[in-house]
Amino acid sequence: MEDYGCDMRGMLSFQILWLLSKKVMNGEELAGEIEKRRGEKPKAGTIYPALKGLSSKKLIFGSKNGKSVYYRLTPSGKKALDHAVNHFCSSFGEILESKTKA
Amino acid sequence: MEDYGCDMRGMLSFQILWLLSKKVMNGEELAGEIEKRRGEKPKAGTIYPALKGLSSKKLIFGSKNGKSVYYRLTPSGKKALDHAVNHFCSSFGEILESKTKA
DNA sequence: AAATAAATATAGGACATACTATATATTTAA
DNA sequence: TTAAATATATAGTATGTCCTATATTTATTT
Repeated sequence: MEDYGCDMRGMLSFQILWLLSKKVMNGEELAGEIEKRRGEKPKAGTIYPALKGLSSKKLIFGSKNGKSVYYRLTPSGKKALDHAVNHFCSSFGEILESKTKA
Repeated sequence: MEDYGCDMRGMLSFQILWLLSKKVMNGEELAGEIEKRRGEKPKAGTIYPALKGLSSKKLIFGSKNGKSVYYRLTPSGKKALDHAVNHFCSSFGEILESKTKA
């Protein structure tokens, strides 16, 4: 991981939920979408345990198709995402706004 | 901590740097500003180790005044924050945008 | 002066997010 | 059919962020 001085880890499961709310995807596609945004692609040992955790909480549901597992949000995953987006925006919204204005 | 389904921890040191870029503050004041945004106030065992870590990396500098330690960003702290803000916005900017539009 | 309050400090624990490395299943190419 | 590529899975390690609990320091109050 690149060094930003402060630790920029976190919010992986949140970002996965958000991405799956836009499109049904498998783990590889999700990793690619995260790479577009973060600049670095999460490794297999990062993304698959996260997907497993979200599955076991029933926030996402995976269907195997060939060698891939395609994930979609469950209804409770959609609810959790809404709640989390609200929290995220009240926590960090001003930082994103300050950048937009600059 | 409240449960959001997905884990919403993270970015504490980043948020501390951002808050200190706006105003010189002590640990208690920082915890109060974080509470305004996140809804929950980080406990002493959370905030002080984070401040210690940022100090040991020379990203912030603390001056003791009575019972308080007032922290400010160092020049390398300002640089680290700029870099981190860019990364944060490219990682999560669209999430805030989607909320603003809704 | 003694008790209380405010601010900081640190030990010890849990967990998500990172990594590397290894392994397995399935598909595609040689 | 064998080899390579793709996608997933899991073990093991490290670190930041969370907590509770305890302790210390300094200022204020009685």
